[in-house]
Amino acid sequence: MPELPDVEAVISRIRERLIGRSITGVKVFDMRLATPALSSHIYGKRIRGISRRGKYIRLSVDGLTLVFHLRMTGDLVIKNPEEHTAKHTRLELLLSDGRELRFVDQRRLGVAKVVPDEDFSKIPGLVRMGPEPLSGDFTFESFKTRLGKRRSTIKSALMNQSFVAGIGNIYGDEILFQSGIRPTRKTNGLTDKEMRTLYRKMRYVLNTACAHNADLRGLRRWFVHGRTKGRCPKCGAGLDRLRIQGRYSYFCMHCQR
DNA sequence: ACAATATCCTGCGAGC
DNA sequence: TGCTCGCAGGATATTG
Repeated sequence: MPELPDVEAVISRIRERLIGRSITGVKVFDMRLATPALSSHIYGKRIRGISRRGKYIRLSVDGLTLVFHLRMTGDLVIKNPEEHTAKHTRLELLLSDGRELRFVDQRRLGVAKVVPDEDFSKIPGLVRMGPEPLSGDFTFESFKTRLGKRRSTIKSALMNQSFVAGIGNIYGDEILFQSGIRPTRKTNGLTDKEMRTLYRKMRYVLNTACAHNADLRGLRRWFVHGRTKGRCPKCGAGLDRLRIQGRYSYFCMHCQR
């Protein structure tokens, strides 16, 4: 599920049914999440807002912040009590309108914890979180400067949350494919033109995915990630695959330079 | 500074 | 059918 557009989609799917509701109960099914703060401190509090920073989700209740990170398999869903509870439900918040917010996470790598509002930006993954790629102050100039300071491969940089927030393995591949840049290229070896293309396509790919609520069924044919033995959507050549940072990168040797 | 590796988990499909 | 293996849209600590 969860890269920037997916996290956005989760938030917009549940936002309206959360804001203004109070938390009337907490059920912790995964004891690794059982902290006093989660079990009792948020009880009775009203939900004021839900937002995102990188792939982290911030649920604001009075004075406290519930932090979620979906990692590989996490999801947040709102259900009626009588609806079947998914096998991998780790946490359930009972809401004042009778519904339930459920944190489902098959692989249990996700995060759910409560911190005081002022500590949200201090949690380890957020201290060095890079700029939001879709925000207005993420300018080409700042992107270019940051690229020049690195020597890693461009794929590593895109997936590195302290370089830019919210991009993972899939969108990293799609951004590079649309940009015509190979994942193995060095950040500080890109031409000005390539950097501009990359900047533009990064925002284009993420914006497009967000506009479709990360439901990519209509766009899938333009994608390269995960197409083992697949063909390039542009030129038809066989796609290439190699490991970068322990993850598979998919790309077209012909269309990407 | 960066790359590679192991780790946290569970489930699925491929290949035998 | 049942087994093992590799792999999965992530982040982090450790080692080289």
